[in-house]
Amino acid sequence: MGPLDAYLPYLLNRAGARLAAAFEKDVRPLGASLQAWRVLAALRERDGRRMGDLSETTAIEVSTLTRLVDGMERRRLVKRQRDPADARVVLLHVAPAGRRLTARLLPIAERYERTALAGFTPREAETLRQALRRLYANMDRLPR
Amino acid sequence: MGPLDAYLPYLLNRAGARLAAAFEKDVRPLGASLQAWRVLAALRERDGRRMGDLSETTAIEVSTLTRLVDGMERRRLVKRQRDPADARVVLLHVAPAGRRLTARLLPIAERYERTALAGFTPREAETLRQALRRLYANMDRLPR
DNA sequence: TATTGTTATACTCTATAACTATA
DNA sequence: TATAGTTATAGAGTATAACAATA
Repeated sequence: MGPLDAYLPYLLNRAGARLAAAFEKDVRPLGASLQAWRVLAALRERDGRRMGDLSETTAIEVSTLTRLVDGMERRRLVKRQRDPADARVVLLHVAPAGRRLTARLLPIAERYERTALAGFTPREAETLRQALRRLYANMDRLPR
Repeated sequence: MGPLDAYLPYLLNRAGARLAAAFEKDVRPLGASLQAWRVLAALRERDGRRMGDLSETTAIEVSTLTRLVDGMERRRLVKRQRDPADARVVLLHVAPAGRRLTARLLPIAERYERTALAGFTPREAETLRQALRRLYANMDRLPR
C-alpha cells in the first residue's frame, strides 16, 4: 500500500463525499436533501414502490427511510398507501408537489453529472459507470 | 436522466458506502474505525502533519477530527505536539501503539482493495483511479 | 486582523433492537 | 413463526459559529 491517493476506497469516498456535500448545499434552498432526491428519483423511475425496495435502491436504512418519508409526506411530496394485496406492505407514490420538486431537482442533478464528467469522452464516462457497477457487485464477496 | 443506476453520483456513493460499511464492521473488533484508519494511513504516508492538513487529506471535518484525535490520543495511538516554529499549529505523530494498529489494519485494507477490484486488469484498475481523481478535480468547478 | 485549532450546539444518519400488524 | 414497516435509543459525523491562543 502506497499513499492514500492510490487507495481505491479513499478515492471513491473522497469523490463521492465532495459531490454529495456540494449537491446537498445546492438543493437545500429548495427544501430538498440528497436523500429526498434519491427517493424522488427512485419513484420517478418506478412509482408505487414498497419501503423495503426503496431502502435497497436508495441505500438508505429502512428506519431512516421511515422518518424521511414521514417528513416528505408531511410536505405532500409523496403519499403512503397500503398494498391491498398484502396489508403489511406500504407502497409509496409521488404526489403532485413531489413531481414539481423533481422537475426542479432534475436539471441540478444533470448539471452535477456534467460537471463531474467534464472532459470525459462519452466512452470514458461509460467505462467509469461500468467499473463502479462491477466494483459494487464485487462487494458481494464480502459479508454484508 | 434515465434510471438511478445510470447516475454517476449514485453509483459512486453506493459503491463507496458499501465498501465503507463493510470495512467499518471488519475493523471494529480491533478497536478501530474507518476514520481512525484514514488518520493512521495519512500519518503513515507522512508523519507529523498538522491538523488542517490531515483534515484535508482525510476529508474529515476539522472539528470532527479534533475529537477523533482526542480519542486516539487517549488510546496512545497518536501524540499531539506543538509546532515550535508556530505555536498555533499542532503536529500529529504516530505513537508505537498506533504503528502496531496500522500494521494490523494494512492487510485488511489491502484485502478490500483486492476484493473491490477483483476481475479488473491492472490497467482497468489504474484507469478507474485516474477517472476518480479527474472527477474529484472537476468538482473544483463548483463552489466548495 | 488573520490563522490554527478547540469547544459547543443542533441536526442528520446509522445501528440495533423492540414492537405492531399482518401473513 | 416469519415478514413489512414503525418506533426508540444511543452513537457518530456534519455544519455552524463562537472562542482562545498566537501570528
